[in-house]
Amino acid sequence: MVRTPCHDENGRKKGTWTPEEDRKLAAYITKYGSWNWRQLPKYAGLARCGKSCRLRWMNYLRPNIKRGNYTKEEDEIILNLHAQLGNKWSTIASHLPGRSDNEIKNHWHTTVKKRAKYNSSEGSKKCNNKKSESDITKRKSNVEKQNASDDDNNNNNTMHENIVLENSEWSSSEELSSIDYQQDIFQEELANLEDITSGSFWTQPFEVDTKINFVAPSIDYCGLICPTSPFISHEFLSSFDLDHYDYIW
DNA sequence: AACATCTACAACCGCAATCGC
DNA sequence: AGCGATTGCGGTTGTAGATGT
Repeated sequence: MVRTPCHDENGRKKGTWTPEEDRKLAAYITKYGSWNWRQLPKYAGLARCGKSCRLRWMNYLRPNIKRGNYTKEEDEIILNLHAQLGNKWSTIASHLPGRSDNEIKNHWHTTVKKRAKYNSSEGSKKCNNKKSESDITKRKSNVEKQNASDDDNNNNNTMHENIVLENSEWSSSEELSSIDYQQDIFQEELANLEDITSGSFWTQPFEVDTKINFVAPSIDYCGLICPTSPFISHEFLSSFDLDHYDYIW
């Protein structure tokens, strides 16, 4: 399902992301933001190109990203918007919070497109489409199985709060309240960031760059090389006990 | 059981758009 | 205005796992 890891001519890694790489990327961006995708992998200690890091973050690691099954409503929205806009995946994605353009594109090609065809032919090809519909159901149950498996494996790669909170490994109330606290701070800081950037931090991560003078990168207490970030408070950073992520991930 | 085929989706690639100098 | 650097988007590919024969 995923590409096997390999290296390009510059020695940069390609292919599947490992949990360790995910951890490094998420930890870095959580702390310092995506101040420059091209430089970011170097400072985050990743042997990846910036493009790959951006894609991984946007499609998989970003907070609040939804994984798994699409609801009927989401399918309808995709169908309608695609009918209006065509293959404007990023525009369509902006109407579906938590879904990335890449994910929607994949979902369209594998599932929704078949439904659209089915609808347009008004059942004249019902026999042919019966297989597709059953395939969809089958695949959906596979995704569910996969998700369950991910949970059992103590949480795959994401930092999604719900996934963390739903994880069976997190059993004690102290652990849960600690996460709640961190998530609260995270949400609060996120809101602050959005105020600063007068829009979406995640979609316009560089808007603040023009207002900020970055200092030379330095090595911080958890081993990440980074510029200081003037828009993320020390309290916020401290709230993410990054060593703790070894436990979470 | 073994092999072939199909499906879903993560990731890559190329190009257009945008930005900063 | 021109140019290089960077980001964002959409098309495409590669492959693990499921299913069929």
